[in-house]
Amino acid sequence: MGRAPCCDKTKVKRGPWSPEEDNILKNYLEKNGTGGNWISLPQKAGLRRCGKSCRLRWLNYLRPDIKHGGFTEEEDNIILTLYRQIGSRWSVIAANLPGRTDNDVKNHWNTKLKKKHLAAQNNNFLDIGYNFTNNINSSDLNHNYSRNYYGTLDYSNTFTSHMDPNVTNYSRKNCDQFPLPTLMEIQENDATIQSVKEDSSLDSCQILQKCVTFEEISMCPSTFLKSTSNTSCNYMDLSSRISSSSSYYDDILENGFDFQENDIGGVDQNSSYYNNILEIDQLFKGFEN
DNA sequence: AAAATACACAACCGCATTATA
DNA sequence: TTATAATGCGGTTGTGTATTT
Repeated sequence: MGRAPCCDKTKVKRGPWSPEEDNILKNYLEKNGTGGNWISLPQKAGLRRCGKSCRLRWLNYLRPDIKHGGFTEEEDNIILTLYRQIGSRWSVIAANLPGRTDNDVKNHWNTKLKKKHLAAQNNNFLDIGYNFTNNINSSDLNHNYSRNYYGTLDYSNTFTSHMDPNVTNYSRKNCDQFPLPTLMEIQENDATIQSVKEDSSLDSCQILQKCVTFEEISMCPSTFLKSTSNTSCNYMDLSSRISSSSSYYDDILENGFDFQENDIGGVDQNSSYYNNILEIDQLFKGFEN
């Protein structure tokens, strides 16, 4: 026993709409509106169509503010980014694209973007790590903590974390007074902030900016570590990071990063800095695989 | 040139949610 | 409060056109 049909299918026309039908529906709606009831509308307008069919035709095609075809690259990136975040919630995605309908976005996804998405998943995603450092008062180490984040940066510069959001391993005391941004906050900011800059007036928890493009990082993915502080945010060149704490940089360049504890001799093993190096090591191992 | 295949997008279907009596 | 109707949504199919075989 199935669901009762919304209308008698033997009495309504189905399939593509003719220009005449479009005109009748358009004229009727422009004059009278929907009257709050799509089901009774076709009869009132003089159309041999199901109410659902009328609604769909109006919303997806006849409505005056609709854009057809020709998705821009910017629109593509919005769709790809949102898809990665929320999946196939087409109406939500379409709401972010003025003039686009959910049906349009869905069709565009199925015919064009799905392939791009899958190709990116298979080949082009860039696994990176970045370090979040809160130097609210650098003279007071109790208020200075950091953590690395790992995830995937895609073609539209969306960062998707690979870390367990329930795990915290802050390396400094009192970090609860200055909570790290949630992974979701980082992801959201990451996806939207496009420009580069230092802004010392902002707290580090709010700053997540890019200073290199995806293409630039792609050229040399294993060179960059993203870093933020209360005064800056950038993708750090790991070479400068490592050379500032060890004399083994040349070896690293030649042989890859193979972490040895004495590489960072003298560095407090309880420090966030020490942990950063450990995590960089892990990151490199990730790239090698 | 004809048939087969691929593509784009319009339209439909049925379930979930929301509104209404 | 509840039953029912209307609407919204996303998966899927249908249809016309373009491209390839």
